[in-house]
Order: sequence, then C-alpha cells, then structure tokens
Amino acid sequence: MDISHAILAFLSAASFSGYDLKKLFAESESLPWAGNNNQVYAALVKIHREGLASIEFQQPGEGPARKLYTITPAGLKVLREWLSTEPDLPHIRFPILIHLMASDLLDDAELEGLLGDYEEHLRLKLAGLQELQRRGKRPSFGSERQRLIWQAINDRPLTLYRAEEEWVRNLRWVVANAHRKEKR
Amino acid sequence: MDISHAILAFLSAASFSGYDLKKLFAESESLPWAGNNNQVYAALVKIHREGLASIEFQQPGEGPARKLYTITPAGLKVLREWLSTEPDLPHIRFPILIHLMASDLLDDAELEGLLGDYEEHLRLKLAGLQELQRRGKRPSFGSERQRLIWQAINDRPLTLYRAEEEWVRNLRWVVANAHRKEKR
DNA sequence: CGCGACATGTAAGCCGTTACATGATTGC
DNA sequence: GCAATCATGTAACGGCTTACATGTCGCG
Repeated sequence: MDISHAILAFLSAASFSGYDLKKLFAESESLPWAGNNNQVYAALVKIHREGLASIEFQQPGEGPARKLYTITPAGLKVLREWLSTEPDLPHIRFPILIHLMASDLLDDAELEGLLGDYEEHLRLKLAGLQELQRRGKRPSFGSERQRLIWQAINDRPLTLYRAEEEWVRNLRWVVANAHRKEKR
Repeated sequence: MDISHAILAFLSAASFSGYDLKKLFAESESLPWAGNNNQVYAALVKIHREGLASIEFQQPGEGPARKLYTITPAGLKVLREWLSTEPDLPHIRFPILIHLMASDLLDDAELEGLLGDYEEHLRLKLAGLQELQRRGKRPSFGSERQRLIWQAINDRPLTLYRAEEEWVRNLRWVVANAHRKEKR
C-alpha cells in the first residue's frame, strides 16, 4: 500500500482529515489513486495504528465530527527514510495507441475524425485544468523552495497534456501528408 | 477486460500465438499490461470462444506446439465497432511527485541528489529505448500510412521520457536559483 | 423538505502482477 | 548435461475502483 507514503507526505505539510485527503487525491490529477476513499480511510487506520500519525477528535457542535490527523515524529522519520528510496519512472497508459494499432481498418476521413476528436478532447481537458489552476487553491504552505516545487507538481499534468496535444497535431500532419503523397 | 481489444488490434495486422502477443506486450513500453501473460492467455480463450479469432494448431516436428490465432470477419467487425468509441485520455502516474510533496524535509543538497539521480535514471532509460529503436524490429506490416503510425506509436514513450527529462532539468534549475536568491 | 457538501466507513469485484508448473527444442 | 528460448497455461495476492451504507449540517 504505497498510498501511505503519499498520505504521510501530505501530512508533513499540514494536518488533514480523511475527507480532506480524499479530496486532495481526487483533485490532484497528477497523483495516482484518483477519487478513491476506501484506501484513504484504510491507510489512515493503519498509519495511526503504527503510531505515524496522531488523531485529534473534533467535537460536533461546529459541524460533523471529524478526525484530524497529525504526523508524529515517528511518522516524519519513516517519511524521511522513504524519501531516500529512488522514485519509479513515470508509468503511463495511452489508450489511443491501441486504437491507432488497428487504424488500418479506417479510411482517411475516419482516421482524421478519430484524431481530431481526440485533439478536441485534449483541448477541453487542458482548458479545464488551466481554469482550475488560475483560481486555485495552490497550497502555499512550506518554504519558498517548497512553493516552487508545488508549482512544478501542479504544472506537471498540464505539460503532459500539452505534449500529448502536440504529438497528435504532428501525427495528423504526418498522415495528411502521407495521403497527399501517394494513392491507396 | 480491455486487453481483448489490444489483442484484436494486433491480430488485425498479422496472426500471432499467445507467446508472440505476450512478448509484444512486454516489449511495447507504450502499452498497458507490460510483461503479463496470465491475461493474454485468458483473453485469447475468451476471444476464441466468442468466434472473434480462429486457431490453427501448428504440429510439433518444427518446434514446440503452438496455437496461431487469426482474426475472423466477426473479430474485424467487433474491432471496427470498438474503433468508433472515443479513446480515453492518457492516464498517468508520476511517483516522483509524491517524493517532491514531502521534499521540504530535505536540505538543498539532498534534493539536488534526488533530482539528479532521477534525471540520470531517465537518461539511462532513454538510451535503452533509443538503442531498441535503432535495431528494431519495427513492424512493417500494413499500408504506408500505417507504417507512419507505427512509427508514431513507437516514438510516443521516447517523447514522454524526453519531456520528463526536460521537466526535471527545469525544476533543478528553478530550485537552484531559489536557493541562491534567498537564505533559509 | 430536499439537496448538496461534509464526514466516515464497508463490501464486492475487477484488473494486473508475480510466481508457479510443465514441457519441448536448440546450442554450448 | 545445462541453460536459454519457445510455448502454454494456473494460482495467489494485492491494489484500486465502484458502489453501498450511514449520518450531520446549512441553505433555499
């Protein structure tokens, strides 16, 4: 359960409830475990059992009862040790590649349609992300250096989608030219 | 089980055995289901049961027995229908982002070390991929247009890792400058 | 009064990976 | 004879998602 380290990483910046963390994961876009919650609550129980975080019960009267988790010195130690392990390389899936593998079944117009729709889809996603970014909500906790790093973290999905858009645009150009150059 | 469509996509280009497909998935790098085989064999059974591919038993005497799968007209029809569904956007995981979220625990030298090691790791991966690409093995079946598309498919992981490398390089520069500009 | 956000959890199931099990053929 | 590759499968485990279940609070 690798999500524990991500939770500890969040808790190293501030204290959160399970609900907070679930939302952070759901909104993150760049992190694994999108919109889960089963794992978050289960992992929190385990983290607390191991003494890596303490719980502060916040009484009702000012909202629904919540459990605020705060990282302990033991938790910080575990996190620091984990930080010295090398991070894995990016892990990615491009579902469109499977479509493209079979795209010989499509005529030129159909392929153009597929790629065009995909590019449009990407553009919409990008617009949504940029919108979120603009009126975000950027976590400003931590040092100056850490704020720059948060910016890089938030930028990462944007740069990925931009790269994907460029890749598709280029591919569209390539297949359009191939079509012009030769008869099939 | 989405892997069926990927298998059908491969089979639309040529006939393969389960072993062939397993290797194609393992070597692909850009496709999901890296180095599996459980799923491939299971999916092939299902595909055959549904009449989407036929089996040709190749007798021993010229090697170990193998089952060569060939896509049927029904399989082509299913594949063509699936092709008209919109492909999902890329799905990503950048494990290093979790490290970075907690990186405020590291001093400047340690962070530099983390990023430097990561960049080195990326460079090695890139070199390996380029090596594979050079003496590949590029599937030359299909039309001229399709050959260009195969090139794009094979290039995709390369461009991704290159983009990641650039992203890290930029981040290193940013944190190095932040360090110079202010005391902490 | 109903809806949406807040809040915490549980259950079921798929998907994917690792490891196991078996056996033939080729080359050193 | 041994290791590597070809070849086909099965078993077990864990991670992740979807859906379910329950309850509070504030707002229109």
